[in-house]
Amino acid sequence: MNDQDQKAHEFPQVKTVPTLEDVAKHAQVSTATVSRCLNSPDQVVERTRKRVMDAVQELGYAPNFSARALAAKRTKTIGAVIPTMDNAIFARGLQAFQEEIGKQGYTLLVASSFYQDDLEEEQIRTLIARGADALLLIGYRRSDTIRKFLETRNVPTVVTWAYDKNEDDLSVGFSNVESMAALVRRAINIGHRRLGMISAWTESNDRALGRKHGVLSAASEAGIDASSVAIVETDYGIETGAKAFQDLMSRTPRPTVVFCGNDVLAIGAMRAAKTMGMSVPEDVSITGFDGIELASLADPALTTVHVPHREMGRRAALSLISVLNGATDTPSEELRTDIWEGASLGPAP
Amino acid sequence: MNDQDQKAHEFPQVKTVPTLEDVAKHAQVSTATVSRCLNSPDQVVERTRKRVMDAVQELGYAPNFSARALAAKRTKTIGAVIPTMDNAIFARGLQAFQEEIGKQGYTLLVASSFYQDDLEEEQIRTLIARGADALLLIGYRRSDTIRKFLETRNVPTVVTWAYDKNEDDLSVGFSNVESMAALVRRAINIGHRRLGMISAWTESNDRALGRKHGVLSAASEAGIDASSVAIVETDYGIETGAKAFQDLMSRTPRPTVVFCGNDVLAIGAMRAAKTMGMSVPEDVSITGFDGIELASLADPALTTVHVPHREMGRRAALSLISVLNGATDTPSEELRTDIWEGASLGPAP
DNA sequence: AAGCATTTTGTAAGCGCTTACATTTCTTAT
DNA sequence: ATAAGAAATGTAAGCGCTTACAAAATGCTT
Repeated sequence: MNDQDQKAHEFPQVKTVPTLEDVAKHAQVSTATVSRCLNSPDQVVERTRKRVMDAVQELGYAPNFSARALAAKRTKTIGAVIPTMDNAIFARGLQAFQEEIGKQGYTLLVASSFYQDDLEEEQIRTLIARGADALLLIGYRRSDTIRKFLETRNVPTVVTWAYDKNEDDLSVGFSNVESMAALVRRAINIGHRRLGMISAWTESNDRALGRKHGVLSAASEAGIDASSVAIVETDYGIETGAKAFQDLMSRTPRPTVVFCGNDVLAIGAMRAAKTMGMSVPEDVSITGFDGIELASLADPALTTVHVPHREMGRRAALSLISVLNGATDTPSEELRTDIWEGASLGPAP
Repeated sequence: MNDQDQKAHEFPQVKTVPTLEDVAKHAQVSTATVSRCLNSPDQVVERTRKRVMDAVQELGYAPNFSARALAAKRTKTIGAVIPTMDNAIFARGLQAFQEEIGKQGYTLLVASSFYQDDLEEEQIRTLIARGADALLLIGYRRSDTIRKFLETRNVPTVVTWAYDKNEDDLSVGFSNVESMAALVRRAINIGHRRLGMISAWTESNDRALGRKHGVLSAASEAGIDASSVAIVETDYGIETGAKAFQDLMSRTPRPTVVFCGNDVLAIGAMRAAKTMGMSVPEDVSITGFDGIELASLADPALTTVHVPHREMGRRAALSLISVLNGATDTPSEELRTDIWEGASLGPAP
C-alpha cells in the first residue's frame, strides 16, 4: 500500500490479463475514471478519455464480466429455457430474440429442458444464479415453487409460444387452443365428422394440451362428441408420427382427417399414408401446426397453422427490454396465426 | 464486526436474496465451511454438512455466480459462436454439445455471428469477457488478431464442422473438401462431365470454400477442366437455391448435375427443377450436403453427404472437457461422413 | 494420558469492478 | 481578481464468493 516509487510506467506484465487497474496506471488516472470512460464516457473530459482509451487499446484490455456483474448487480444477460434447440421453431424464434436483445447490448444464455419439468426448474435456477437479468420461458405451466422463486428473485420473465388471456404472466404468444380450433372448424365445414389427432405428449406441455383442447372444443362446438375423437399422443419425430398415423388408421370408425400437433408429426403421417397406399387428401386429410418450411415442401403441400416464430421472438425481446428499462405496464401480446393453405386438407371422402 | 448478541436466529430478512454469509450465520459456521459444503462436500464432516444444507434449503440460497467466478477464476461456462441458430445443422450439433457438457456441470453460452467475420470476433470477445472457460468455434478461418487474443487469454478452443490435417487448431470435424469430392467422384463415375454447383458464399466461410474445392479437385482429377464447372454462390435458403438453379440451367453447355453446398439449397434446386418441368434425375441430377431429415423427404429423396452433426457436437464437448481437465495431448478428430443414397443422382442423360 | 498426525473449521485476504462521496479543477458572473 | 457553482477526478468501501493459512478438534499410538 505504500509503493510510491512509480516510474514512468512499469514494464508490461508478462502474459497476464490486464485489469482495470493496469489501464488506470498506464493512463495515469484512477480506476474510477477508467470505469467511467467505459460506462459513461460523457462524464469524463475528452482529453483524459482519449488517454484512457489509448491505454485500453494498447494493453488489449477487456473488462472482466464477473467482476462487473458483481459490482453493478446486473449482467446484461437474458436467459432462455427452451424444450430443445433441436427443433426448428424454437431455434428460429430464439434467433430472432437474440438479434433483438443483441441490439440493446444484451447477451443470450440458452438452456434446454428436454421437455422435463424438473430439468426446466433446474435450468431456471442456473440461469438466475448466473445472473440473468431477465428470462424467456416457453409456455405457462410451471410449479408453484419455481414461480415463487422467480417472484422473490424479482426477475422479469416473458412467456412465449403461448398466450392465454386468463393468465397473469407477461406473455408474447398465440392461443394454441384458438389457432387449432380455427383449423378444425375449417375441416368440419368441409364435411369431416370423424376426427383424429396426433398430439405431442400433453402431460407437461401446455402448448400441446392447448392444441388438443382446440380440436376437442371445435368438435363439441359442432356437435361432435369429444369422446369420439381418436387421439394418439407420441414423441416428437417423423417416425413416431408415422407410427401414430398407422395406429389411427386402424381404428373403427376410421378418421377422415388427422390433425397433427406439429408439422413434423404431420410429415410423418403423410409419409405413412403414402406407404399405406392412401392418398391425401382423397382418402384422408392431414394437417400440421407451426408452419415450418418443410410444410410447403411436402407433397401435397401441408395445410398447417402458421406461427410467426421470428416475429414472436422479436416482440418478446422488445417486451422484456421495456420491462428491464423500467416500464411498469408492458402488456402481453397475442399474435395472430394464420392457416397456410396446402392441399393436404380436402373435403371428407 | 462485534455483534455478539446472536439470538437463536435473526428473523428472516425481508425479500433480499440470501448470501453465503446468511447461510453461514444461520448454520452457525463460517462462510468457508459453507463454501466447502457446496464445492467439496467431502471436506466437511457429515453433521455440519447436514446443518449447512438445511440452512441452504431453508433460506432458498443459490450461489451468486459472478461472485463465484470472480473468486474462483472459472465459470463452468463454455461459449459457442455459430453462424446462425436458424439452421438445423448447427442447432442439432449444439444441442448434442450442450447435453454433453451439461453432464459435466458446464453451461453453454451461445452467440451468433450471422456469417460476419467482424461480428464473430466481437462475439468471441464478449464470450471471453463473460468468462467462458472454453470455446466452440465453427471452421478455421479467423483473423490473426483474434487468434492472438485467444492465445494470450489462453482459452481452450475447439474448431468444428471442419477438419484439416494441415491446421494446428484442435478440431473435431470432417473434411469438407474430401466429403464433397467423394460425392463428385461418384457422379463422374456415372458419366457426368458437365458439372454445376450452387454454393454458399465462400468469401468468409471456409466450409463452403472447402466444398467448392472438393468439386473442383474431383473434377480436375478426372480430367475435367475446373474452369468449365459452372458455379453460383448465393445466400442460404430455399428460394435462393431455386433461383441459382434456374441460373445454372440457362448456361451453355447446361450442367447435367448440380452439386449443392447444403441440403436447403438442394431442396430449392429440386423445387425449381419441378417448376421448370425438368425431372430429376432423368434430366438433371441434384445433390445436397449435410444430411438433414429434409433430404429423405424430398421427392425424389435427395442424394447427399451425411454429416454426423450430433456425434460431432458430442465429441467436441468431450475433447474440450478433456482439455479443461488438464489433458495436454487431446488429438483432433476427423469424423467420417457418408453418402446418403437418394434417387436425385442418376446417370448422366 | 501425552504426543503426534490428521481432519475439520475458522480467519481474512483478495478476485476486478462500480459508485457514493470527497476533493480538486475549471467556468462564469461579479 | 474572486467567490460560487459546475464539472472532472480521486478515494475507498464494498459486491459475494474462494482459498491459503492458521487454529482447533479429533483420532491413534504408545
